[in-house]
Amino acid sequence: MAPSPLAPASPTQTGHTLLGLLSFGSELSAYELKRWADNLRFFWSAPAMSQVYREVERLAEGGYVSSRRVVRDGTRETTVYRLTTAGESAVRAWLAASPGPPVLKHPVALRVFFGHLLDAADLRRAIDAHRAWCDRMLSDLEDLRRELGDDERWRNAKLVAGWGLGYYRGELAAVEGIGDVLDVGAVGAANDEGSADIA
Amino acid sequence: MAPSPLAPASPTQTGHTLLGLLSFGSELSAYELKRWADNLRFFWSAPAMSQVYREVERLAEGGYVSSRRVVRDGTRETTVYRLTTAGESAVRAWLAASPGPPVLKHPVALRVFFGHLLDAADLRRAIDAHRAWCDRMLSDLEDLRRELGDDERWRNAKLVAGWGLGYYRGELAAVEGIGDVLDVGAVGAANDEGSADIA
DNA sequence: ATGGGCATGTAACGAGTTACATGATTTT
DNA sequence: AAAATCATGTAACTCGTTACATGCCCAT
Repeated sequence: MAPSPLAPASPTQTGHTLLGLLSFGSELSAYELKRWADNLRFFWSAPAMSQVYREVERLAEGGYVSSRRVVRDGTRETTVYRLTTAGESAVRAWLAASPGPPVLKHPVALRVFFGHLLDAADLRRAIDAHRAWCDRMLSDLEDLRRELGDDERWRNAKLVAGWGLGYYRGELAAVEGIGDVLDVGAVGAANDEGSADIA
Repeated sequence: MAPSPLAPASPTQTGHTLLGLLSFGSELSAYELKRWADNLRFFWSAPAMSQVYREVERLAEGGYVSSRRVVRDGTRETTVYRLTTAGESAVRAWLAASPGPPVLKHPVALRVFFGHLLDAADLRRAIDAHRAWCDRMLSDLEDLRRELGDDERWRNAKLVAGWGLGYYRGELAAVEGIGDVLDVGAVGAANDEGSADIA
Protein backbone atom coordinates (compact mmCIF):
# COMPACT_ATOMS: atom_id res chain seq x y z
CA MET A 1 0.00 0.00 0.00
CA ALA A 2 1.17 3.51 -0.69
CA PRO A 3 2.73 4.92 2.44
CA SER A 4 0.73 7.96 3.41
CA PRO A 5 2.37 11.34 3.09
CA LEU A 6 5.53 10.95 5.05
CA ALA A 7 4.76 13.67 7.54
CA PRO A 8 2.99 11.87 10.42
CA ALA A 9 1.39 15.15 11.42
CA SER A 10 1.27 16.00 15.09
CA PRO A 11 -1.80 14.85 17.01
CA THR A 12 -5.06 16.75 16.94
CA GLN A 13 -6.72 18.23 19.99
CA THR A 14 -8.62 15.02 20.46
CA GLY A 15 -5.46 13.04 19.99
CA HIS A 16 -3.74 15.01 22.71
CA THR A 17 -6.57 14.51 25.16
CA LEU A 18 -6.36 10.78 24.50
CA LEU A 19 -2.65 10.91 25.27
CA GLY A 20 -3.56 12.73 28.44
CA LEU A 21 -5.96 10.00 29.44
CA LEU A 22 -3.32 7.37 28.78
CA SER A 23 -0.91 9.32 30.96
CA PHE A 24 -2.59 7.85 34.02
CA GLY A 25 -0.80 4.67 33.18
CA SER A 26 -3.45 2.22 32.07
CA GLU A 27 -3.40 0.30 28.85
CA LEU A 28 -6.71 1.08 27.19
CA SER A 29 -8.74 0.14 24.13
CA ALA A 30 -10.35 2.71 21.87
CA TYR A 31 -13.69 1.96 23.42
CA GLU A 32 -12.36 2.45 26.91
CA LEU A 33 -10.72 5.69 25.88
CA LYS A 34 -14.03 6.91 24.58
CA ARG A 35 -15.65 6.08 27.93
CA TRP A 36 -12.94 7.97 29.75
CA ALA A 37 -13.26 10.88 27.40
CA ASP A 38 -16.96 11.01 28.16
CA ASN A 39 -16.10 11.86 31.73
CA LEU A 40 -14.49 15.05 30.52
CA ARG A 41 -17.67 16.14 28.77
CA PHE A 42 -18.52 18.58 31.55
CA PHE A 43 -15.87 20.91 30.27
CA TRP A 44 -14.69 19.25 27.05
CA SER A 45 -17.35 17.98 24.70
CA ALA A 46 -16.81 14.32 23.98
CA PRO A 47 -15.66 13.22 20.53
CA ALA A 48 -17.53 10.65 18.47
CA MET A 49 -16.60 7.02 18.91
CA SER A 50 -15.28 6.80 15.38
CA GLN A 51 -13.07 9.79 15.94
CA VAL A 52 -11.45 8.07 18.88
CA TYR A 53 -10.79 4.95 16.83
CA ARG A 54 -9.23 6.92 14.05
CA GLU A 55 -7.20 9.22 16.26
CA VAL A 56 -5.74 6.47 18.38
CA GLU A 57 -4.72 4.70 15.21
CA ARG A 58 -2.94 7.80 14.02
CA LEU A 59 -1.28 8.13 17.39
CA ALA A 60 0.03 4.62 17.01
CA GLU A 61 1.35 5.39 13.53
CA GLY A 62 3.10 8.45 14.87
CA GLY A 63 4.69 6.49 17.71
CA TYR A 64 2.87 8.43 20.42
CA VAL A 65 1.34 5.23 21.69
CA SER A 66 2.23 1.57 21.37
CA SER A 67 -0.48 -0.87 20.43
CA ARG A 68 -0.97 -4.57 20.80
CA ARG A 69 -3.75 -7.03 20.16
CA VAL A 70 -5.07 -8.81 23.18
CA VAL A 71 -7.92 -11.13 23.97
CA ARG A 72 -10.42 -9.95 26.48
CA ASP A 73 -13.58 -11.41 27.97
CA GLY A 74 -13.08 -14.78 26.40
CA THR A 75 -12.62 -14.89 22.66
CA ARG A 76 -12.93 -11.23 21.88
CA GLU A 77 -9.84 -9.64 20.39
CA THR A 78 -9.16 -5.97 20.73
CA THR A 79 -6.39 -3.45 20.31
CA VAL A 80 -5.09 -1.77 23.42
CA TYR A 81 -2.81 1.23 23.62
CA ARG A 82 -0.15 2.44 25.96
CA LEU A 83 1.53 5.83 26.15
CA THR A 84 5.12 5.99 24.91
CA THR A 85 7.69 8.47 26.15
CA ALA A 86 7.32 10.30 22.84
CA GLY A 87 3.62 10.50 23.51
CA GLU A 88 4.12 11.84 26.98
CA SER A 89 6.47 14.52 25.69
CA ALA A 90 3.90 15.49 23.09
CA VAL A 91 1.06 15.98 25.59
CA ARG A 92 3.28 17.84 27.95
CA ALA A 93 4.38 20.21 25.21
CA TRP A 94 0.81 20.66 24.02
CA LEU A 95 -0.47 21.45 27.49
CA ALA A 96 2.39 23.80 28.22
CA ALA A 97 1.51 25.89 25.19
CA SER A 98 -0.76 28.88 25.51
CA PRO A 99 -4.40 27.81 25.97
CA GLY A 100 -6.33 29.70 23.32
CA PRO A 101 -9.91 30.75 23.98
CA PRO A 102 -12.61 28.26 24.96
CA VAL A 103 -14.99 27.10 22.29
CA LEU A 104 -18.60 27.59 23.21
CA LYS A 105 -21.82 26.99 21.31
CA HIS A 106 -24.81 27.61 23.47
CA PRO A 107 -27.98 26.81 21.53
CA VAL A 108 -30.29 28.03 24.25
CA ALA A 109 -28.65 31.41 24.63
CA LEU A 110 -28.85 31.64 20.87
CA ARG A 111 -32.58 30.95 20.99
CA VAL A 112 -33.10 33.64 23.56
CA PHE A 113 -31.09 36.04 21.44
CA PHE A 114 -33.25 35.26 18.44
CA GLY A 115 -36.36 35.25 20.58
CA HIS A 116 -38.27 37.37 18.10
CA LEU A 117 -38.24 34.37 15.74
CA LEU A 118 -39.85 31.99 18.20
CA ASP A 119 -43.25 31.85 19.77
CA ALA A 120 -43.39 31.77 23.55
CA ALA A 121 -44.12 28.05 23.77
CA ASP A 122 -41.09 27.02 21.71
CA LEU A 123 -38.81 29.29 23.66
CA ARG A 124 -40.24 27.92 26.85
CA ARG A 125 -39.50 24.40 25.66
CA ALA A 126 -35.92 25.31 24.92
CA ILE A 127 -35.47 26.82 28.35
CA ASP A 128 -36.97 23.80 30.04
CA ALA A 129 -34.82 21.44 28.04
CA HIS A 130 -31.75 23.36 29.14
CA ARG A 131 -32.79 23.26 32.74
CA ALA A 132 -33.26 19.52 32.54
CA TRP A 133 -29.88 19.17 30.88
CA CYS A 134 -28.18 21.18 33.62
CA ASP A 135 -29.86 19.03 36.24
CA ARG A 136 -28.57 15.98 34.50
CA MET A 137 -25.03 17.32 34.26
CA LEU A 138 -25.09 18.23 37.93
CA SER A 139 -26.18 14.84 39.09
CA ASP A 140 -23.78 13.07 36.75
CA LEU A 141 -20.96 15.25 37.94
CA GLU A 142 -21.82 14.64 41.56
CA ASP A 143 -21.86 10.91 40.90
CA LEU A 144 -18.52 11.14 39.19
CA ARG A 145 -16.95 13.06 42.01
CA ARG A 146 -18.24 10.52 44.44
CA GLU A 147 -16.64 7.76 42.39
CA LEU A 148 -13.33 9.56 42.48
CA GLY A 149 -13.27 8.96 46.21
CA ASP A 150 -10.31 10.05 48.23
CA ASP A 151 -7.64 8.82 45.88
CA GLU A 152 -4.84 11.36 45.84
CA ARG A 153 -4.41 10.55 42.18
CA TRP A 154 -7.64 12.37 41.34
CA ARG A 155 -6.87 15.55 43.18
CA ASN A 156 -6.92 17.67 40.03
CA ALA A 157 -9.95 15.87 38.70
CA LYS A 158 -11.86 16.76 41.83
CA LEU A 159 -10.70 20.33 41.56
CA VAL A 160 -12.15 20.51 38.07
CA ALA A 161 -15.29 18.74 39.20
CA GLY A 162 -15.81 21.46 41.79
CA TRP A 163 -15.34 24.07 39.11
CA GLY A 164 -17.89 22.32 36.94
CA LEU A 165 -20.43 22.05 39.73
CA GLY A 166 -20.20 25.78 40.24
CA TYR A 167 -20.63 26.38 36.56
CA TYR A 168 -23.68 24.18 36.15
CA ARG A 169 -25.30 25.56 39.27
CA GLY A 170 -24.81 29.07 37.94
CA GLU A 171 -26.15 28.05 34.57
CA LEU A 172 -29.19 26.50 36.16
CA ALA A 173 -29.91 29.59 38.20
CA ALA A 174 -29.42 31.83 35.19
CA VAL A 175 -31.69 29.86 32.92
CA GLU A 176 -34.38 29.80 35.56
CA GLY A 177 -34.03 33.55 35.90
CA ILE A 178 -34.44 33.95 32.17
CA GLY A 179 -37.48 31.72 32.21
CA ASP A 180 -39.07 33.86 34.90
CA VAL A 181 -38.44 37.05 33.00
CA LEU A 182 -39.98 35.59 29.87
CA ASP A 183 -42.98 34.29 31.77
CA VAL A 184 -43.74 37.67 33.17
CA GLY A 185 -43.17 39.15 29.77
CA ALA A 186 -41.51 41.89 31.69
CA VAL A 187 -39.48 44.44 29.82
CA GLY A 188 -38.12 46.92 32.29
CA ALA A 189 -37.23 44.17 34.71
CA ALA A 190 -35.11 42.35 32.17
CA ASN A 191 -32.02 44.33 32.98
CA ASP A 192 -28.70 43.27 34.41
CA GLU A 193 -29.56 42.76 38.02
CA GLY A 194 -32.13 40.09 37.37
CA SER A 195 -29.96 37.43 35.83
CA ALA A 196 -26.47 38.49 36.75
CA ASP A 197 -26.98 38.46 40.47
CA ILE A 198 -28.46 35.03 40.43
CA ALA A 199 -25.28 33.54 39.01
CA MET B 1 -32.14 6.88 -3.02
CA ALA B 2 -29.05 8.86 -3.72
CA PRO B 3 -29.30 12.45 -2.58
CA SER B 4 -29.22 14.48 -5.74
CA PRO B 5 -26.34 16.91 -6.03
CA LEU B 6 -28.93 19.41 -7.17
CA ALA B 7 -30.62 19.38 -3.81
CA PRO B 8 -29.34 22.50 -2.05
CA ALA B 9 -28.83 20.93 1.35
CA SER B 10 -30.37 22.78 4.25
CA PRO B 11 -28.20 25.40 5.94
CA THR B 12 -25.59 24.55 8.53
CA GLN B 13 -25.61 25.86 12.08
CA THR B 14 -23.54 28.78 10.97
CA GLY B 15 -25.85 29.33 8.03
CA HIS B 16 -28.83 29.46 10.33
CA THR B 17 -27.21 31.97 12.65
CA LEU B 18 -26.49 34.16 9.64
CA LEU B 19 -30.14 33.95 8.67
CA GLY B 20 -30.94 34.95 12.22
CA LEU B 21 -28.72 37.99 11.97
CA LEU B 22 -30.37 38.97 8.71
CA SER B 23 -33.76 38.64 10.38
CA PHE B 24 -33.24 42.05 11.95
CA GLY B 25 -33.98 43.45 8.52
CA SER B 26 -30.73 44.92 7.27
CA GLU B 27 -29.13 44.10 3.98
CA LEU B 28 -25.60 43.00 4.86
CA SER B 29 -22.38 41.95 3.19
CA ALA B 30 -20.46 38.86 4.20
CA TYR B 31 -17.96 41.02 6.00
CA GLU B 32 -20.66 42.80 7.93
CA LEU B 33 -22.28 39.51 8.81
CA LYS B 34 -18.98 38.33 10.20
CA ARG B 35 -18.75 41.46 12.36
CA TRP B 36 -22.26 40.85 13.65
CA ALA B 37 -21.52 37.24 14.31
CA ASP B 38 -18.53 38.30 16.38
CA ASN B 39 -20.91 39.94 18.79
CA LEU B 40 -22.42 36.56 19.54
CA ARG B 41 -19.04 35.14 20.50
CA PHE B 42 -19.82 35.40 24.20
CA PHE B 43 -22.09 32.41 23.90
CA TRP B 44 -21.55 31.24 20.33
CA SER B 45 -17.97 31.03 19.11
CA ALA B 46 -17.53 33.07 15.97
CA PRO B 47 -16.94 31.33 12.63
CA ALA B 48 -13.99 32.13 10.41
CA MET B 49 -14.38 34.86 7.85
CA SER B 50 -14.08 32.40 4.99
CA GLN B 51 -16.80 30.26 6.45
CA VAL B 52 -19.17 33.20 6.43
CA TYR B 53 -18.38 33.92 2.80
CA ARG B 54 -18.98 30.37 1.79
CA GLU B 55 -22.09 29.86 3.86
CA VAL B 56 -23.79 33.00 2.71
CA GLU B 57 -23.12 31.96 -0.85
CA ARG B 58 -24.76 28.62 -0.20
CA LEU B 59 -27.68 30.39 1.41
CA ALA B 60 -28.11 32.43 -1.74
CA GLU B 61 -27.99 29.29 -3.89
CA GLY B 62 -30.62 27.71 -1.70
CA GLY B 63 -32.89 30.73 -1.94
CA TYR B 64 -32.68 31.50 1.77
CA VAL B 65 -31.29 34.93 1.01
CA SER B 66 -31.33 37.16 -2.03
CA SER B 67 -28.11 38.74 -3.15
CA ARG B 68 -27.19 41.72 -5.24
CA ARG B 69 -24.03 43.51 -6.14
CA VAL B 70 -23.77 47.06 -4.99
CA VAL B 71 -21.15 49.74 -4.94
CA ARG B 72 -20.08 51.03 -1.58
CA ASP B 73 -17.61 53.62 -0.41
CA GLY B 74 -16.84 54.86 -3.87
CA THR B 75 -15.80 52.32 -6.46
CA ARG B 76 -15.74 49.22 -4.32
CA GLU B 77 -18.22 46.54 -5.36
CA THR B 78 -19.57 44.06 -2.91
CA THR B 79 -22.34 41.51 -2.58
CA VAL B 80 -25.06 42.19 -0.06
CA TYR B 81 -27.68 39.79 1.17
CA ARG B 82 -31.25 40.06 2.35
CA LEU B 83 -33.39 37.48 4.06
CA THR B 84 -36.11 35.90 1.94
CA THR B 85 -39.37 34.53 3.30
CA ALA B 86 -38.00 31.03 2.69
CA GLY B 87 -34.97 31.98 4.74
CA GLU B 88 -37.08 33.28 7.56
CA SER B 89 -39.13 30.08 7.64
CA ALA B 90 -35.93 28.07 7.75
CA VAL B 91 -34.48 29.89 10.77
CA ARG B 92 -37.77 29.78 12.57
CA ALA B 93 -38.03 26.05 12.05
CA TRP B 94 -34.43 25.54 13.08
CA LEU B 95 -34.83 27.52 16.26
CA ALA B 96 -38.11 25.85 17.12
CA ALA B 97 -36.44 22.45 17.05
CA SER B 98 -35.06 20.92 20.19
CA PRO B 99 -31.77 22.61 21.24
CA GLY B 100 -29.31 19.78 21.67
CA PRO B 101 -26.55 20.08 24.24
CA PRO B 102 -24.10 22.99 24.26
CA VAL B 103 -20.66 22.44 22.80
CA LEU B 104 -17.88 23.30 25.17
CA LYS B 105 -14.12 23.01 24.91
CA HIS B 106 -12.42 24.54 27.87
CA PRO B 107 -8.65 24.35 27.43
CA VAL B 108 -7.90 25.70 30.87
CA ALA B 109 -10.09 23.25 32.72
CA LEU B 110 -8.41 20.57 30.65
CA ARG B 111 -5.01 21.79 31.79
CA VAL B 112 -6.04 21.68 35.40
CA PHE B 113 -7.39 18.19 34.90
CA PHE B 114 -4.10 17.10 33.41
CA GLY B 115 -2.18 19.09 35.99
CA HIS B 116 0.18 16.23 36.68
CA LEU B 117 1.64 16.77 33.21
CA LEU B 118 2.47 20.42 33.75
CA ASP B 119 4.90 22.16 36.00
CA ALA B 120 3.51 24.79 38.32
CA ALA B 121 4.70 27.73 36.24
CA ASP B 122 3.00 26.57 33.05
CA LEU B 123 -0.22 25.86 34.85
CA ARG B 124 -0.01 29.23 36.46
CA ARG B 125 0.41 30.84 33.06
CA ALA B 126 -2.67 29.06 31.74
CA ILE B 127 -4.71 30.23 34.70
CA ASP B 128 -3.54 33.79 34.31
CA ALA B 129 -4.28 33.75 30.61
CA HIS B 130 -7.78 32.61 31.34
CA ARG B 131 -8.30 35.28 33.91
CA ALA B 132 -7.15 37.91 31.44
CA TRP B 133 -9.46 36.46 28.82
CA CYS B 134 -12.44 36.57 31.17
CA ASP B 135 -11.63 40.17 32.02
CA ARG B 136 -11.57 40.97 28.36
CA MET B 137 -14.86 39.24 27.68
CA LEU B 138 -16.46 41.07 30.57
CA SER B 139 -15.38 44.49 29.45
CA ASP B 140 -16.29 43.76 25.82
CA LEU B 141 -19.67 42.52 26.88
CA GLU B 142 -20.26 45.55 29.04
CA ASP B 143 -19.34 47.79 26.14
CA LEU B 144 -21.65 45.90 23.88
CA ARG B 145 -24.54 46.15 26.26
CA ARG B 146 -23.96 49.83 26.57
CA GLU B 147 -24.08 50.15 22.80
CA LEU B 148 -27.40 48.36 22.71
CA GLY B 149 -28.87 51.30 24.56
CA ASP B 150 -32.56 51.38 25.31
CA ASP B 151 -33.76 50.22 21.94
CA GLU B 152 -36.67 47.89 22.47
CA ARG B 153 -35.43 45.93 19.51
CA TRP B 154 -32.51 44.60 21.55
CA ARG B 155 -34.49 43.43 24.52
CA ASN B 156 -33.52 39.80 24.05
CA ALA B 157 -29.95 40.70 23.26
CA LYS B 158 -29.68 42.51 26.55
CA LEU B 159 -31.22 39.58 28.34
CA VAL B 160 -28.53 37.33 26.91
CA ALA B 161 -25.86 39.90 27.70
CA GLY B 162 -26.92 39.79 31.34
CA TRP B 163 -26.70 36.02 31.26
CA GLY B 164 -23.23 36.25 29.78
CA LEU B 165 -22.04 38.76 32.35
CA GLY B 166 -23.09 36.39 35.10
CA TYR B 167 -21.32 33.54 33.41
CA TYR B 168 -18.03 35.37 32.91
CA ARG B 169 -18.07 36.75 36.42
CA GLY B 170 -18.55 33.27 37.77
CA GLU B 171 -15.82 31.93 35.55
CA LEU B 172 -13.46 34.64 36.72
CA ALA B 173 -14.17 33.93 40.36
CA ALA B 174 -13.77 30.20 39.82
CA VAL B 175 -10.48 30.47 38.02
CA GLU B 176 -9.14 32.74 40.71
CA GLY B 177 -10.22 30.23 43.29
CA ILE B 178 -8.41 27.49 41.44
CA GLY B 179 -5.33 29.62 41.20
CA ASP B 180 -5.36 30.19 44.94
CA VAL B 181 -5.70 26.52 45.66
CA LEU B 182 -2.80 25.71 43.40
CA ASP B 183 -0.66 28.41 44.91
CA VAL B 184 -1.15 27.09 48.36
CA GLY B 185 -0.62 23.60 47.07
CA ALA B 186 -3.43 22.73 49.39
CA VAL B 187 -5.06 19.37 49.09
CA GLY B 188 -7.78 19.15 51.69
CA ALA B 189 -9.00 22.63 50.92
CA ALA B 190 -9.54 21.81 47.28
CA ASN B 191 -12.99 20.43 47.90
CA ASP B 192 -16.34 21.50 46.60
CA GLU B 193 -17.06 24.48 48.76
CA GLY B 194 -14.08 26.44 47.65
CA SER B 195 -14.95 26.99 44.02
CA ALA B 196 -18.65 26.32 44.01
CA ASP B 197 -19.57 28.98 46.51
CA ILE B 198 -17.63 31.61 44.71
CA ALA B 199 -19.62 31.20 41.53
C1' DA C 1 3.96 57.62 -2.04
C1' DT C 2 3.92 54.03 0.77
C1' DG C 3 2.91 51.13 4.44
C1' DG C 4 -0.59 49.26 7.32
C1' DG C 5 -4.98 47.93 7.96
C1' DC C 6 -9.63 47.13 6.01
C1' DA C 7 -12.59 44.66 2.86
C1' DT C 8 -13.38 40.81 -0.22
C1' DG C 9 -12.66 36.93 -1.48
C1' DT C 10 -10.28 31.71 -2.99
C1' DA C 11 -8.02 27.27 -2.22
C1' DA C 12 -6.66 23.42 0.22
C1' DC C 13 -6.87 20.86 4.14
C1' DG C 14 -8.20 18.46 8.28
C1' DA C 15 -11.00 17.45 12.18
C1' DG C 16 -15.07 15.60 13.53
C1' DT C 17 -19.61 13.96 12.32
C1' DT C 18 -23.36 10.64 10.94
C1' DA C 19 -24.43 6.43 9.08
C1' DC C 20 -23.36 1.79 8.31
C1' DA C 21 -21.69 -3.10 9.37
C1' DT C 22 -20.84 -6.95 12.36
C1' DG C 23 -19.87 -10.17 16.02
C1' DA C 24 -20.14 -10.96 21.08
C1' DT C 25 -22.53 -10.76 25.41
C1' DT C 26 -26.27 -10.25 28.31
C1' DT C 27 -31.16 -10.12 29.26
C1' DT C 28 -35.80 -11.62 28.82
C1' DA D 1 -33.98 -18.37 21.29
C1' DA D 2 -35.02 -13.67 20.41
C1' DA D 3 -34.04 -9.10 21.59
C1' DA D 4 -31.29 -5.68 23.28
C1' DT D 5 -27.03 -3.85 24.23
C1' DC D 6 -22.05 -3.74 24.17
C1' DA D 7 -17.88 -3.64 21.66
C1' DT D 8 -15.25 -2.84 17.54
C1' DG D 9 -14.70 -1.05 13.79
C1' DT D 10 -15.29 1.30 8.46
C1' DA D 11 -16.87 4.66 4.98
C1' DA D 12 -18.39 8.84 3.32
C1' DC D 13 -19.17 13.36 3.94
C1' DT D 14 -19.19 18.30 5.53
C1' DC D 15 -18.21 21.74 8.39
C1' DG D 16 -14.97 24.85 9.69
C1' DT D 17 -10.18 25.96 9.72
C1' DT D 18 -5.64 28.09 8.21
C1' DA D 19 -3.26 30.06 4.62
C1' DC D 20 -3.12 32.66 0.62
C1' DA D 21 -4.21 36.56 -2.84
C1' DT D 22 -5.59 41.10 -3.92
C1' DG D 23 -7.41 45.74 -4.33
C1' DC D 24 -8.89 49.82 -1.74
C1' DC D 25 -8.33 53.42 1.73
C1' DC D 26 -6.20 56.28 5.06
C1' DA D 27 -2.53 58.27 7.78
C1' DT D 28 2.30 59.79 7.90
